[in-house]
Amino acid sequence: MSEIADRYDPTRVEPRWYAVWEERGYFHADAASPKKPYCIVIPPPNITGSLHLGHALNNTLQDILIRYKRMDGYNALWMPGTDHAGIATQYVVERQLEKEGKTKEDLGREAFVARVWKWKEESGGTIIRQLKRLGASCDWARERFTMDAGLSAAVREVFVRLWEEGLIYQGDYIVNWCPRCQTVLSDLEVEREEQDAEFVYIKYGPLTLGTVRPETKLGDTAVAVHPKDRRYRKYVGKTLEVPSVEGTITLRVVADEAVDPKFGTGVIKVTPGHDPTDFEIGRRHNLPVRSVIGFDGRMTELAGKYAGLDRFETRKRIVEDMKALGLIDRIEPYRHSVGVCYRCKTVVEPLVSKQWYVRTRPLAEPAIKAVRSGRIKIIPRAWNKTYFHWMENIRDWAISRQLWWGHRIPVWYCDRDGSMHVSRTDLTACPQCGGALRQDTDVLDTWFSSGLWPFSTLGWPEDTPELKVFYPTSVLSTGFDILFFWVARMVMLGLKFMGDVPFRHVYIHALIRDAEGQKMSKSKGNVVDPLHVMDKYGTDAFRFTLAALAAQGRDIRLAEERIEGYRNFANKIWNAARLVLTNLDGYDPALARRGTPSVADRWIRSRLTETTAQVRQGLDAYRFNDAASAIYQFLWHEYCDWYLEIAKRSLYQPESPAARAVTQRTLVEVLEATLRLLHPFMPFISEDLWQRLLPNGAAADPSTRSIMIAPFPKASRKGRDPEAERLMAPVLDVVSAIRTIRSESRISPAVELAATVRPASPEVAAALESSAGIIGALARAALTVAPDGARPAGSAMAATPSGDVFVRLEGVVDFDAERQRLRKEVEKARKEIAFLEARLGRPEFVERAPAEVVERERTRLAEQRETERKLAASLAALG
RNA sequence: GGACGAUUAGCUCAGUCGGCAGAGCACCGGCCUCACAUGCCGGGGGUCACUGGUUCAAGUCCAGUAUCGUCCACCA
Repeated sequence: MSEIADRYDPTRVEPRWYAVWEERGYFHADAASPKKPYCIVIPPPNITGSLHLGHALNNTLQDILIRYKRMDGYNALWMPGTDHAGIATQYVVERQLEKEGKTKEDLGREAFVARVWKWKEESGGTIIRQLKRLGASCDWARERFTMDAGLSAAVREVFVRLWEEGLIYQGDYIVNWCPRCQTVLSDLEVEREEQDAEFVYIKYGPLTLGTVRPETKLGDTAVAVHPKDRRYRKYVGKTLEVPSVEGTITLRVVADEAVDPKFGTGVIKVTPGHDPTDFEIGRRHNLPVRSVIGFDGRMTELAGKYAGLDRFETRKRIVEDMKALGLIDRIEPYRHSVGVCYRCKTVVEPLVSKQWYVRTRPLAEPAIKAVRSGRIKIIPRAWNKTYFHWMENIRDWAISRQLWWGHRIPVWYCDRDGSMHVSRTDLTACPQCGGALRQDTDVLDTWFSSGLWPFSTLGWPEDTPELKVFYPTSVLSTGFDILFFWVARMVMLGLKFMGDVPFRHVYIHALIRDAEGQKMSKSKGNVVDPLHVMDKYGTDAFRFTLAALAAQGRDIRLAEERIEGYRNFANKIWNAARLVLTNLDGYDPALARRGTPSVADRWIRSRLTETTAQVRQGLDAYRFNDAASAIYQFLWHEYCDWYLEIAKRSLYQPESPAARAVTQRTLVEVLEATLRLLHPFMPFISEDLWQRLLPNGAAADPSTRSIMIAPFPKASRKGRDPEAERLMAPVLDVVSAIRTIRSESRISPAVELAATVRPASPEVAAALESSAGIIGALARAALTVAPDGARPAGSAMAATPSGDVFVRLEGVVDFDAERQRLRKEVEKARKEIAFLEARLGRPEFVERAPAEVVERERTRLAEQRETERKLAASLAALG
């Protein structure tokens, strides 16, 4: 305590505490605890991930909630873990192999998967270490991984049960295929990218139609027009002999609603094998599927002379060939969006293949009801609509992925008798004929396992105490970008397998953008690295910034100045504590308890109570910014700016040892409670300072060994002291008024002024009399309270709610500045009077507005008239 | 093509029940006052995007317009 630096240095404080907390087991939640449960499951970060701002924001908010609830007496569990992130992880390891000049096929499936596990063991923990750096108070003893044994068992159980209920099926469908990743992608995994293209008008016999994908012409099995399109009605049902690049082909003409008669020529080519719309048209009209592009992105044997050629190369070649044959009508430039793989940005190829699906309709209905009935509350509510829209239009979920890394589909095929077996356990021989089995080579979509996260992490399908205690969890916090990917699926699967919602609240936080409002992305190079921010400004400042910016329903633009501001705030807290700590010499709590608290002591405690209420309200409503700014405002602008300045008097020039002790007690106790309020936001500095305060304050009770497990302050009614607030207001008014006059009249801060106050009431007079010393110190003015006194000659004047303040100017200044100031004040008062007179002059207002509003306006008008009169008199007196 | 959101001080943004327009930063003036110059004191700065409507009263509610942004969608 003796050597406490005059600047807060996070690097000397932050590394110390996390290990202490973790070692003492404060993060651990015991299922056997009698306390009320509160549980958050972390959105499991990808093992390939490293902490980005989105993580930092989301996990800071979760940590604030969990620390708040833990301190507030809940059995608070923050369940951590990571996601195996199928495609992303496989991609990373493939890239590694590539550098070694190898492919995954060189290794073979088993060795490749082993290699990924090895990578996971070595590098997969990065994000966890970074979360710890952020201060995340997760129950690490419970850390799970979506591919560990327990969760894999849960995945199998869910798959088998869905299969048994007919909710999983296998089907030939057109899917989004990534030729690079060699796997199917769900609709959600396909991103849209604007691209320039050529819109090629091709002659199809008597018809002409436009396409941006001429290469798929080879897979055409029909042309289609709109049923009501008179222009083409005569062709519908006919078969056309069409000259093409490979001789003449035969195409049916079908009529289908999917065709937009106003777009292009109103005719489309139908390629069921390579276009989702065409696939549907093909189903409706029984058209054959002709797959001319293979899974490798090259043309198949069916493409004839183009076989083996890359799909984009074929596009160019076929256009040239058709030009040569005179089959091209015209080519127009065209801009459209193409689907690309979210992972590698390769253009996705729609292909027909056999995939596994989950039938989602039966699952979606209860999930819709859960939100509609309020059993799940989405915050902010605006997201309900998005949720409903998606759920009501949900499509079956393609769950198979042609990857090696992931949960392998628990289906075995017997080649001998052709049977198929879905099993919870690995099968080695056919249960029917004993023949050899092959397991399905596909793995499950990563979201299949993370969709079970809220209950699989708690031990399901075992019947564990954790499940009983912590399910349903309390809140899920996440960005809206994975509302469908993840949240919707957790709701569906939680309701299905647990019979209850997975969480009661879904808090959807804003998206962080850079200072220019751009989405941050590696390719744009505008990524702010949270680790760098923490190094530069400290973790606490960073966390507080995120909380302060976390207003609902908005994007967040992160500007560095803001972080700097909260770094300064941390420094302010540090120095406030330093002032307190260095003035505790001889502090005698017993003596303090016998003394009488001053109005200022009572006032600051009352303000603390109000602040506590605001912080609690803010956190309970997920209004993190409100909670943060309440603490900021109180600590800086009430505790530091006013109370500490007042306290200095009795510290430095004590009237009595008892008065000094009372002040010391208030200083310590208010700071101590404020640190507890602050702790969820700034865990490190709050702990460090709290520990320094301890020897003088708290007892040796085990619950006081760390702020982390100390109780969160309560805003009790008896903590409020309206009388103290009323008595303090005149002091603040008068000090501010004198300071304003000093500054505006350009009087040096060094000059001791003589101030006279004509108080607005006897109560104010008494309050000022008893606080004259404080006012004298804070305003550097000798105060006279003169209830009926005349305005002292040659003085500046300021009107306040508590009374009129006069400062003698003679000998300290020329009067010009004061005249100018008074004129401005008079002007302001007159404008206000005019406005109020107009309002009160309207009968409708007086008749219709609530009585208290009218009364308030009348009072204001009277006050303003009085003020104006006094100011004018003061101005006149100045000559 | 639909849906949603935004538009408030120079900048970034709060503003919950319709009732005196706010914060931080920036700016201007004054202070190195024995916690902190990462500080202290004081100050200026607003047609709440626009048009209309409802209301005694609108930043707030309703309708429309403009601009920006996001999400969804099978326009080849």
